[in-house]
Amino acid sequence: MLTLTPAQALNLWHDVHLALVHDAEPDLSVRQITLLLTVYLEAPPHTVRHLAKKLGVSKPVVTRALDTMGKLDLVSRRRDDKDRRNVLIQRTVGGALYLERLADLIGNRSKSV
Amino acid sequence: MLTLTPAQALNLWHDVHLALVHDAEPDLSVRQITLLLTVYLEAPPHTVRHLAKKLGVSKPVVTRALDTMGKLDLVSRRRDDKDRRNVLIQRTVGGALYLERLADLIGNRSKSV
DNA sequence: CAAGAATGATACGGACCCGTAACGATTACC
DNA sequence: GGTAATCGTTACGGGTCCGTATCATTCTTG
Repeated sequence: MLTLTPAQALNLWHDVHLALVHDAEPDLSVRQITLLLTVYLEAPPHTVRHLAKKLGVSKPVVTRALDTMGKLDLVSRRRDDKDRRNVLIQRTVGGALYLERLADLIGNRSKSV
Repeated sequence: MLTLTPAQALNLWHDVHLALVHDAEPDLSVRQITLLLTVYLEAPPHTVRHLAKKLGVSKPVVTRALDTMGKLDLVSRRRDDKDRRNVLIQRTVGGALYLERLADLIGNRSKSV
């Protein structure tokens, strides 16, 4: 079990966010990064409706986030063949790499707090 | 020294961000939260130019972030009396409370990863 | 097979954010 | 004292995001 003091927590948050601002990639919004992590950490299948409910946001928010993150090759979409109303959100190589780098960033910064 | 495995890091990031999406307050951008933490964690004085340089962004970005976060009572501005071209960015009670809650959130979520 | 429900996408008006360029106010310099 | 440099702000055109309402497509149900 991890124990982070308030000062450690804020320092970690600051250092990682500063690194995110510094790097060249476009910043993701809080909703976008939450969506991305949900898709990669929780078991599929992921649909628009399911993700909207989990995050407590409207469906257009999810659709737009998928549009944006699709352009960045962080996630992809596919029609569900069993129920063609559904759209299945899938992981991509780009998304996996993005999160791998994020995890490294957090891990490295956490060592210095 | 803290050691966070990649999986722990991503789970922590996910859980905290999900809680931020769920709560009612407006989400801050990556640049805004970085600015806020810089003002609260680093020693004053903080000027627009100094903050812009530290974050690697343009001055209007800082001005706009201060406008937005000022309305939310997270930071305040004051003219520097010694050099009236400067604007000093100051902490507020609202900002301190916001970061206190954020630190709690991170600390609590980190216990479960 | 027809009517209704469910799903994701789109239209819309409004708000915010971006970077560049310009601006007014203040200070430093010669 | 007058010119140049510095500081923060504002103007601008363009882009993204928001929530609500609506839409086309697909499935379910009777």
